[in-house]
Amino acid sequence: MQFAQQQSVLPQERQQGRRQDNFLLEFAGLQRLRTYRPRQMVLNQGDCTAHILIIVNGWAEQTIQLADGRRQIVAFGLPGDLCCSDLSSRSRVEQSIMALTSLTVAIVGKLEFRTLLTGNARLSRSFWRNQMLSLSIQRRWTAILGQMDARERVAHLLCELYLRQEKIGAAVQGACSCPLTQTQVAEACGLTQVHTNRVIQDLRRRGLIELRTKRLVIPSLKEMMAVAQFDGSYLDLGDPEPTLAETRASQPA
Amino acid sequence: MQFAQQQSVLPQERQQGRRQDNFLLEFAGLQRLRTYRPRQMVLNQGDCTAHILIIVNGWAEQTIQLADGRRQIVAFGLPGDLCCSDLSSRSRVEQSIMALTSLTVAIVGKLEFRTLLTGNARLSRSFWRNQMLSLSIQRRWTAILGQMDARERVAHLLCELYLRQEKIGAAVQGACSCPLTQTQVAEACGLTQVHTNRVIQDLRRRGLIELRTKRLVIPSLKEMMAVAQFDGSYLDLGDPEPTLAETRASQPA
DNA sequence: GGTTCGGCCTAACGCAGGTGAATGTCCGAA
DNA sequence: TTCGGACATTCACCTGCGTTAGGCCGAACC
Repeated sequence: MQFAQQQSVLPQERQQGRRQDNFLLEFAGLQRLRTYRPRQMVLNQGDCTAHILIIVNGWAEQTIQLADGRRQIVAFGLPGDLCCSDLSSRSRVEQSIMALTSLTVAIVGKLEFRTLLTGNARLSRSFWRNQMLSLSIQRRWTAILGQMDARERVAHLLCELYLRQEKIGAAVQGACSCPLTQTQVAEACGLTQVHTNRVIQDLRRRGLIELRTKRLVIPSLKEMMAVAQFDGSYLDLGDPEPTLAETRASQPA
Repeated sequence: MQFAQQQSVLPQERQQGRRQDNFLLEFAGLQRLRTYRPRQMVLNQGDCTAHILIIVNGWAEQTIQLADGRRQIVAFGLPGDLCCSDLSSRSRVEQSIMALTSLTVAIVGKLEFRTLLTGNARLSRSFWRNQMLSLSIQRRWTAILGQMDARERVAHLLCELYLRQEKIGAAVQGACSCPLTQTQVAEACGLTQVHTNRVIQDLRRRGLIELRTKRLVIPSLKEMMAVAQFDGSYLDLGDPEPTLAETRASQPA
């Protein structure tokens, strides 16, 4: 099995200003690119692939589907994020990946990427930092789904999406894009679409969010974070700028 | 903040036969070891540490605590597993780590470990494989907590713990150890202790499990896996034995 | 202009699982 | 031999959320 059929190979316009070092994104911009239309599948659960993906533009969702058909969104991919990042040469992907918006990804052969990593400390550092971040987010989501009620879950998701966008310079003044349908929010939060709707309306009534036409506004991030018991430290790992002495050794180079 | 106080530095007896290559465990056996008593804290959420931990013997739990006190177990550490594996030199740990049994861990400075990784392809491969496995398990748990009901969750947890032990040669003939209290099962599954008890009794009544005095028996793993909709592929990543050509390049070495 | 389809919203009803509390059992320490 | 603490068990009661089933709107397409 391979990637879903190709749409275009033209390098896309570059991302706008990023607030954090994300060398991965810079790197990706120079690779072979592929674009997908909204709702187009990128990879299916169970496929094998010899490539890793780096999202350059747009959003993707990663879902796990159970035998009986129930689906859970386990991760959202934003620009700079990795997909199927297991570097074993041909590994089975454990989740389906679908474009949520128009999506541009860089496709890099795993073998090739591994050799690049050995030669490029900065890339290597970016890559492993990214992996750690994924794990950290995933752990947090385990806690959220295990302990929080519906309102907290939805609020937490929206906070996270806002802050992740802020990090890549895609959020300003409490506003960011949010190309998710309520059904997708539900699938990410482990709720039904009906109940998600109730919760969103409740958040709106309390003046905590505005959410319409793919746009999310959070008037008071502080209040919102209180509702969600949001503690953003899980999004900011380790040393953003390693010391000079470390630049060589830093992540396994 | 540092590791909880030390108990003993004697190298412990080695693990018994392992079914899978786990070089990490071999490696760990040669490092500085530390042991903890059951219920002893190893690290607290929010601590900074310049060390990674490799579990040599015993079980640990990793929990995330919310601001209001609710706790969720986000991972169980078995022999060969890593804790606080973020290699950034001094990173904050996002979860508390506590010994569930008498526990022996290897403590390795991150800086030191990084240099070891660069020089040792086999260690490096083991390490990154382990990281990928953690992520894979965590993703799966996101799906479990988001989609499954109580019985499925508990059954899935028990299947996973059984198979993970089988992998390291700690399960035979459908029997393995399970040093968890019902409260801990509950904290891992996002349920209350009361309801977890109901579910366990139900599983017992159906003859799916025997569970008493820290011992778990699964008479028919097949039936159990059916109840849990268990698909073990998430526990077996990538190439167990990379080709010769790859041994050098394989994981970022 | 009608039809279809995706997305949002609403309402009535029922149940899985939470809550709170009491009781039982085992076991190690004094 | 008794005491206390950790765990398991059971009960009565309640509620957050799922389920089912609809209605409304706008966009895309004939």
